[in-house]
Amino acid sequence: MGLAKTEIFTDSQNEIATFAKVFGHPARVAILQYLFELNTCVCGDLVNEIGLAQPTISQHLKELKQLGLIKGTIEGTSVCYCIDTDNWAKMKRIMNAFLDQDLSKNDCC
Amino acid sequence: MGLAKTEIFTDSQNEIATFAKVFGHPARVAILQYLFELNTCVCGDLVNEIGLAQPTISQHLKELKQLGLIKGTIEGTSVCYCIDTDNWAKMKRIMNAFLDQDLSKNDCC
DNA sequence: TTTATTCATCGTAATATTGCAATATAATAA
DNA sequence: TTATTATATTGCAATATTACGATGAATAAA
Repeated sequence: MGLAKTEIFTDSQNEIATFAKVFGHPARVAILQYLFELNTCVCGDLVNEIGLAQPTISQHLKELKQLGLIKGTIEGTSVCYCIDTDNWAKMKRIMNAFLDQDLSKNDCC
Repeated sequence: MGLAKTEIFTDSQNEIATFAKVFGHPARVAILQYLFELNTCVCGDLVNEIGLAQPTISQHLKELKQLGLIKGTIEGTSVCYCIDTDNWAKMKRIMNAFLDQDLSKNDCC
């Protein structure tokens, strides 16, 4: 089917999966790491930095933007993309709550 | 194409994406949360707990096992699945290094 | 041995994802 | 106005993912 049955899971579970999914492609990981390194940046830099075609980068940027993790401001003919620090912090709290589950009582096997 | 160009990214970027990808489905999030809650568990419990067919759960468990995040020990006709705490801790370090990137210098927009 | 029980695997249909060429759009420069 | 530059969108081919029925394999119970 290729279609996840999201309706049978909690909002929290779906939210974690949605954030994780966007990190589930190395191009988006690379884009985010590059944005963290720089203060200023444009899409064109990313096309040169990462070896993917311009439409492909644009598509990955769109997905990151839809989740609110990055924001883009138009500057002339180019677009300045950067991390949305507030939303990044919110996402981090959600992901950490999932990753930091208690390991101590897990000793059955 | 549906095929990620992993060869143009670093091992670290691919590793992060691989871990993130496995968390990118709510069923696998739900399975892991359930395994964290319990000390003992079998696949059958998961089929009842989560509303997916037994082959589907088995498939998701396989993906988690391939990444080393869970391990399963055969107990008679059933299988006891649980978190692999060592590998979970390793994964957490890798994901946290990615999530905890420095936000302070990011102030261009 | 026969019969359940439990889980894994196979095969397959439906849908999603990835990547890019071609093209559109929008702002600036000449 | 007419380029030029930078990014977005469209359309599509190749591949991946999700879900599940059918079936297989292994153990336990009768």
